[in-house]
Amino acid sequence: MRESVPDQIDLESRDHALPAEFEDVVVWAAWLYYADQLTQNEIAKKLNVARATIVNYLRLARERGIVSIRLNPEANARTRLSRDLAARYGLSGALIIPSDAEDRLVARLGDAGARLLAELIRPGDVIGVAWGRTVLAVAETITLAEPAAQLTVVQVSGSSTGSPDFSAELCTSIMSSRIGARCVNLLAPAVLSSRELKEQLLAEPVLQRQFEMIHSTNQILFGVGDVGAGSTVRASGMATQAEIDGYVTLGSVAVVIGRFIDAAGRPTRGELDDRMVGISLDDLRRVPIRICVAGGIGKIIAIHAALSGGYATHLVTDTSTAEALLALPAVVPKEPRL
Amino acid sequence: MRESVPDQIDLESRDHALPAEFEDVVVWAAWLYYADQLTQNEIAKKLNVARATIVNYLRLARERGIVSIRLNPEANARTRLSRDLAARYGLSGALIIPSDAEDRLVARLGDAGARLLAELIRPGDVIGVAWGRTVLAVAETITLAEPAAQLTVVQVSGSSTGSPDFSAELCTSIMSSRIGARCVNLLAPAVLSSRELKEQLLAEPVLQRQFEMIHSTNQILFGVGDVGAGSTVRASGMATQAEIDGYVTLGSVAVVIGRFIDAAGRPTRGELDDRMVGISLDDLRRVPIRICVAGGIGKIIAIHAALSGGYATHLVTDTSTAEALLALPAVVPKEPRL
DNA sequence: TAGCGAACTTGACAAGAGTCAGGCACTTCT
DNA sequence: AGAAGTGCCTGACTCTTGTCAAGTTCGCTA
Repeated sequence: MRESVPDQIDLESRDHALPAEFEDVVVWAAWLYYADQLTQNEIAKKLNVARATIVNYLRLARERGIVSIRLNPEANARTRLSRDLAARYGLSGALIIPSDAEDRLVARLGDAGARLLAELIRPGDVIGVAWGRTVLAVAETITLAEPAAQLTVVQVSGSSTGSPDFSAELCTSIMSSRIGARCVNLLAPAVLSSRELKEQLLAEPVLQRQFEMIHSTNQILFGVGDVGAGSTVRASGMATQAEIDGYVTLGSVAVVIGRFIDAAGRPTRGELDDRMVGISLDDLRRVPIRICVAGGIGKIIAIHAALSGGYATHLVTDTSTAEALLALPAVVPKEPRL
Repeated sequence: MRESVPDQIDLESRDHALPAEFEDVVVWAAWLYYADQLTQNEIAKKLNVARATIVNYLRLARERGIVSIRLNPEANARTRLSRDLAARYGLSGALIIPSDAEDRLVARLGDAGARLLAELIRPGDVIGVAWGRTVLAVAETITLAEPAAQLTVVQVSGSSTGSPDFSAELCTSIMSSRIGARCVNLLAPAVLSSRELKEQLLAEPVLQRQFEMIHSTNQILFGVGDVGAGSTVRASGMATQAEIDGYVTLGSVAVVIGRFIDAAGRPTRGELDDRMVGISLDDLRRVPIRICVAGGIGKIIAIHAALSGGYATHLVTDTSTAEALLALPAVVPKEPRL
């Protein structure tokens, strides 16, 4: 199961190996267009097809990663907003996309997050993936410039039953298939009915191994949820509305990987905590690279809380949100409410 | 110092002055165009400038590396020609660009070679650079997606006096400045007037250190010269026409980094050999990655010789040349002519 | 082997992008 | 202070590119 021939560029025909001859014209077209800067007309003449065909070839070339357009996150980090935000919250980097209508925001943040993650991935990485609409958007968009070897994607919190369209398993499986990674799913519900049951379950060898994997992640991708009406955590079916209300009463303003935090980013200890299965907030902070993707006016307080708690090393957001975050007053250190 | 009187209340003041602010708009424009796929018109409206300005921003963004368009060499390696050529000559990879008029060939090969080299460079690399028109074209085009750290560019053969437009020093200095590398030039002529002088010179501590550096290169970039009238080696002033004729009489068909080889790639031992300063063919073959950039009908025999001698691990050429190389009969192992 | 569907290609049209000369604002030189 | 210069922006023009419905080819099934 190992390659015997040394030294050969080995790109393996996975799935459906196209006739090499066909792949050729796409590569040629891409090369002539993007490297040699010929017009589509000139290429069409050269390859003896209609120009419209060249348009198709070029689209194919882009889809298949024969050409990839890379936006340098370092250049983005040089912008005023990004630098200010990174300084304010002690981030290693902030990727800030231009604001636009809120309806496309999740997809656009997903694209940006995917670009950032793709830059940061190295062969052998273990990538923790949380869940949520934004995390799913990242998974759906990500493409690696060159397939990195030996990647693993790990689900870092239990699954909830009620949200098939942005469930944890969906996020991990889409992500892993797109980047060619091994996928490790956490075979447990996000919240169990009793503390005893949770502890029994975590004692299972399968779960033990999965948690070992979770603790070895070197990158983690997550979103931030607010706790208002219609929020993701309420839609997810992870907990009942009443249980969530309980946390809100205790001061929770945000949810990070299923855990509730207050305005200063401190964990809110509530009734569910001992029954939750998933990475703890302390373990989260031990992951070297922690990419948080979130934006939108409704989430400003929540994102502020997550950043203040130091849960992220990298933030992906949009300009309006970034400006709002900078406009917020600094966190006043105060005692947790009793 | 700033604008005197704001004669109007400007919401979203677009004072276009500060460098940081200016860089911002270029980044925003690039992001909106390449990631969000807005049209230039939409971006122009959003940023409140004329569309023509967006065109300028986008060009700037490309020039500054805020966006970079990457052509995956692996996809190219999947093409039939490339695989056949790699198999035939035992190469690790062959990058084959579409053929076109010969006059632009050198520049286009340079571009392709630069893309390949950029993919292969890793932080800390020591890159040997030969000389010639093609090598210069590579140097002039190369851009690193992200500046790699601690690079060194080394001149691997002595300088010749007569060719200012593609001299060894020019190649190394352009290359090193473009990739942000330290530049080590070989402070010696390519050919000395006597063997004794050469040996004395090589004994100099300065030269000793430079040769140590040459022996530690892990990548080397070179072209292939033919020996006909008007060839690079004849134009370079490295040796007299008579001296070169001498080598041709001995069976030389090609020049690789200043060394003459026969049709099977074996070194042609001639009168100049003991007076040349530069990497030896045996040392060349010890470099792990050896990128040969060459193409054109006049060079087919020469390239065939270089490849047969095993001097390259990677070849960058064009389709016509590649086809011609494949059409050539296999090297018949024969004794060197006496 | 005729019929059917999927995948690919094509031509014509609409929309988008690149070019360039001229204008404006700010800087530098004398 | 005025002249000359520089850099950036703009509008109008032309060429280039994307779209789409209609055609074509090929392979598969009945």
